[in-house]
Amino acid sequence: MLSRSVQDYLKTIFKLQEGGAVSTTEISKELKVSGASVTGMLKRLSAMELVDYNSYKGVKLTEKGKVVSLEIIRHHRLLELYLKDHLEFSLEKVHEEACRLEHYISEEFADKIDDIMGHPQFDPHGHPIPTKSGVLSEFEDKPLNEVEVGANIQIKRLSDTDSELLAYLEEMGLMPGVQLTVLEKAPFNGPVTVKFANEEKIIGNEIAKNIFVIMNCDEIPE
Amino acid sequence: MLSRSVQDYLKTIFKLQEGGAVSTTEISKELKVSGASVTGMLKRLSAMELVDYNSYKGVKLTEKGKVVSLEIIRHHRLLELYLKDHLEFSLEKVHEEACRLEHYISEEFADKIDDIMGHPQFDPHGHPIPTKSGVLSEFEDKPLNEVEVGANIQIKRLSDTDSELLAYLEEMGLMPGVQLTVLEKAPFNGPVTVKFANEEKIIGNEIAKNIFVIMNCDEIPE
DNA sequence: AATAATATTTAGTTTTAAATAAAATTTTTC
DNA sequence: GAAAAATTTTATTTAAAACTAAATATTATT
Repeated sequence: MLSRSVQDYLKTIFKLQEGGAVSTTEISKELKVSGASVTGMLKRLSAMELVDYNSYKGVKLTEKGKVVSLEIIRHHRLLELYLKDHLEFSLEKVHEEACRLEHYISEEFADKIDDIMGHPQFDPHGHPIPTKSGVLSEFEDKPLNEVEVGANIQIKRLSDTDSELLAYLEEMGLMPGVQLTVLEKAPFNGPVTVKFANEEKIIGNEIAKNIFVIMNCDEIPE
Repeated sequence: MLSRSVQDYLKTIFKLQEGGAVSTTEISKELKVSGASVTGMLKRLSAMELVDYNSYKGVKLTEKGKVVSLEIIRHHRLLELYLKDHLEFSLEKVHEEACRLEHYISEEFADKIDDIMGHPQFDPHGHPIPTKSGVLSEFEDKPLNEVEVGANIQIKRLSDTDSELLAYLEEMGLMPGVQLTVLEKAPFNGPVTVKFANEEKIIGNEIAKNIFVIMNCDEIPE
């Protein structure tokens, strides 16, 4: 079985690799380890044929590496939804628990909860859940602070790194699926004013950066 | 957090310590590691105040050690029942999955599944589940091969080490809760003949050793 | 009680995984 | 093309967990 560290490196590379090859420094910053440690791990991952690694040129996941990464991400997102909807975990606690358990549940465990939930497409933060065969549906979203005034939007997902922020957003009612209209945007990275549930709310720019939205539509896109 | 190895040593000591202090060799045989490795670990456990260890005299769990052990056993047994009854795992697969996950689920996770199941007292093999406060109900049972002829008995639990055997027993319908009458016992460790569901079945002595029974009673004892 | 057999501990290594700092090298930038 | 930044190499470090072989303690046997 792959170690937890190896799995975490793969997850990180997957997350960062949208813009082509991923550099040592990017990984180093994300995982908060030294560059030398990253180089060491990249060599190991390369020997396991999980990444294509060229010195000084960065890494990319191989097909095998992608499969493994998607499996971990699938575990994580299925767990988050299951913890929230079936075990009544609060939204701010699901991330930590899922981050730990994602490495240890069997494929069978993942499949069982997937069946029970009826093959859901999105986790509680609005992230798409890869299918068992490794298909990850994509959708276009952007942070709330980049949306133009007047737009009718829907919250698609929340950045899930800060659990305090999540708790705050939950309390405000700013959850995935909620419909908003952008009324005003103060200049120089000022706060964003939105209307929702017939109330006006003012959202600080730093917070708005963590709320990812899509243009309004009736159905959640695939 | 305690490592998986540490947790496994504690579980093993708990299991073996009914007859007083546990010897190095007993642990060594159970975990299939060298005696020297056991001594090394016992020193570490002792430094952590999880066991009382006296060279050459064996170990006992401290109160702290018992609390931790019972927590792990609680996780294991709650998981087994949950996997079986809520995630539809087959009986022979729950042990392996629970053995892995027991080390990684949070207390909150354990409490949630405990709540959902209504604070069950026994796992699918008939083993008692410790309460959150660490109370482990005891019951007297003995292996089927030691029961006298004519006894009306109930299967209390099955030894859970051999998953092939478990699958076989499940197929035979020999499950915890089933009522049996012992009709015959062949001498010299021969097979045991039992009546159950109005059929006679002959059970080999080696198999009978793994079926633990209690004298008949309407309710499962506490 | 002496000796043999067994159990246990000690001492010294080994393995593996993961990390590090400092020095060397390559790439990028100005 | 030199300086700055990024990356790799080299050589260590840490930690957990295991091992073998030798030494010692305990228990059993005669």
